[in-house]
Amino acid sequence: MDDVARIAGVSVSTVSHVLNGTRNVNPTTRQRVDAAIVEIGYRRNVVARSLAAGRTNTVGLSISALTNPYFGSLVHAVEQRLSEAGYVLILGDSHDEPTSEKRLTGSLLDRQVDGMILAPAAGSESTTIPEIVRSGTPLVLIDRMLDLPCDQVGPENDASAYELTAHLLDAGHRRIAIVRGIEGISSTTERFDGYARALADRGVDLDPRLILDGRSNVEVAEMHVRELMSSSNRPSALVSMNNSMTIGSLKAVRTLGLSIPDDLAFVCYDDFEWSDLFEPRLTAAAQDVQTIGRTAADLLLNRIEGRDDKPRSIRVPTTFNHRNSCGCAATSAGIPAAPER
Amino acid sequence: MDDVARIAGVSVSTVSHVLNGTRNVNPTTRQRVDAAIVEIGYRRNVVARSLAAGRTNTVGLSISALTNPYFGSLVHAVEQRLSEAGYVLILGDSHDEPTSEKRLTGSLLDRQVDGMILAPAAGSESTTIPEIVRSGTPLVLIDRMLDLPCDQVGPENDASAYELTAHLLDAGHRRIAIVRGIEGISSTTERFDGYARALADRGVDLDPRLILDGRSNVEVAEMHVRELMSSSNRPSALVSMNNSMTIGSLKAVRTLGLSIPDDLAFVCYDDFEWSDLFEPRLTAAAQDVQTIGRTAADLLLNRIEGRDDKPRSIRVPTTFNHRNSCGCAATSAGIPAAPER
DNA sequence: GTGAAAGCGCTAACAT
DNA sequence: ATGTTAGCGCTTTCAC
Repeated sequence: MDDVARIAGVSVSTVSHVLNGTRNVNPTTRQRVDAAIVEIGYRRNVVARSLAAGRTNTVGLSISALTNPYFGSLVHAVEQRLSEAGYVLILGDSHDEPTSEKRLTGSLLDRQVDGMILAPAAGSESTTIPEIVRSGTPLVLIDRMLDLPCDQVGPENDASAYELTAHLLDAGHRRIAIVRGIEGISSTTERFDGYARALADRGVDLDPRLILDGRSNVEVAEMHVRELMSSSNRPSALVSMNNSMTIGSLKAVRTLGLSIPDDLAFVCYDDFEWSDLFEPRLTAAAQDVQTIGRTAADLLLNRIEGRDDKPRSIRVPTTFNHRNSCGCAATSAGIPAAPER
Repeated sequence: MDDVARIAGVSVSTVSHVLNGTRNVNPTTRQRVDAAIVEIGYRRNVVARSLAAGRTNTVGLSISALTNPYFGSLVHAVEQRLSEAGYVLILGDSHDEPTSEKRLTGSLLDRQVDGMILAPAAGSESTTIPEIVRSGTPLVLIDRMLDLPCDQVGPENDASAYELTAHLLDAGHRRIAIVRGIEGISSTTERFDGYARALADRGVDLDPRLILDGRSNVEVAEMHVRELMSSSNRPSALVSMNNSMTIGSLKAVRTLGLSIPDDLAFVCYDDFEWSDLFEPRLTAAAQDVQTIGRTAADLLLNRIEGRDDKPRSIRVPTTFNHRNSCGCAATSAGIPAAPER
């Protein structure tokens, strides 16, 4: 910057101000500075700038499982909003494990991120979140809600799970199994609650043998579903509570040579862009990932910019996509194939 | 750090050295420092550290389309390797557009990233790459190869596309259409070359009407395939050259009420974790995304650490997954369904 | 084994 | 409209 100033015959302060547009500069002067910048191919050093200004224009994002296409889309939505606002994204994967989550968020704090978006692992509230809060770094929780005075955005879980389950009940099913996700996070609990409530409302008792812990994992879900479906205890319907476990469940069913919906009615939480291409086509509750990601970024930017409202907790509604894996009357009666979205 | 030093009764210099393990410190002293750190809840400021040390321990990754699940996995593999090595990932999406790519990489350079991984958009070699090279920042290209003296990692394209096409030819097809990707990037060109070479080797002429420009996009591919398949010019087989276009193609075929492989034999470049669940199950060339990502990170780390070897260009082989969308004899003769992987 | 001090490249308050 | 300058919080050389 010194060099630019010398060549342009001005002070570094002026150079800084033309660079940042932070005060009026005589057009002629500005041109001289711009010319000097081009001449020596000067690039600003954002690290030095951050140190001096006390802001990094950087946001940290801690995601729990980057391999899940759901989180891929989430990252995309967040990144897009942030980059529009002039922020840059530092991305890390917590593997849904409190210790690596803590290491990650700690490193983000050390890097002086202006804010942080976190898909909290089970147990976060006692380990990593307090540390973040103590640092004063603006924080928004995403995907999993916690009982904390903190901005958070997540999908509607309970009502959607209720709807999925009720749909099966209305089609006459009484033995409805569930594959639920990772223990200890709100999405698992809430979706399970929706399932249980739907059963209760129809006077169907919870059967513990029909509750499978799929741990949000393809292989685990596959194993449990295979086991259940080859036992004498076969349910007539199954609801899977996230996309990974849906894949596992479908693999299990296929391996056993069973057919959906003839041998088993199936519905799931989480949709796929290519759900229409699966066989069977999946009846699913679709999250609005785009909105969730965008909203999280917006909340965070507000917080960073210091609008000090009270913490907001936002639920984004899901869409019920009725296709034919549920095997219900409405479908078999002839709803046409592959409604384009 | 001053505070820590004062409380521990040492100099900042000593504090710095215990923090970084950069020189021998008397165990007693070290303990006093550690205690002081805990006492005041000190966190190192990595921004200041970066400025002073001239390293940021940061790597930039510019991806062309985060929504594509392929790139999601790639990001995951890269992030994993980097975090093991103590680096942090700054992620951006170029939308496969040279101008936003240049803005992104510029911002990464300003932020003094220690290195950069780039999935170059078409036209990068004349705009953004020279700028990066000029800055002296270590660079590795990923997914798309360029004729440049620069580390790069990508999948085997030509041979795999050849194999896919040859497979259809061997099954007796002569009118084989192709949906190719974004113009101007090596993966598109090389995969097309493989296709063309296979046809040539069997004495089949290229038919321009069977060459569809899907632009690596679901909707574009869908439109072109629908058009072609409803014309009088229908091919007997189709090869799709990436995952997005595969989805588009399958949607088109389904919309027309046609069936694969009966009405159209189908093979594709890029596999899905859930390919077995599609109907039809896809015969596909699967990239080893994990290896590609890990290799890119390794090359970059080598470069950053200053091992100044000559640039390496690495091709990662694909796996041919034979399922039943190709409708070839081997399959119809009775290869069992859903081979688990 | 430890400390003093000179930067790293900027921003912004204060002057003019 | 522009310039001077004191930091921002560290690392690292040099000295002891």
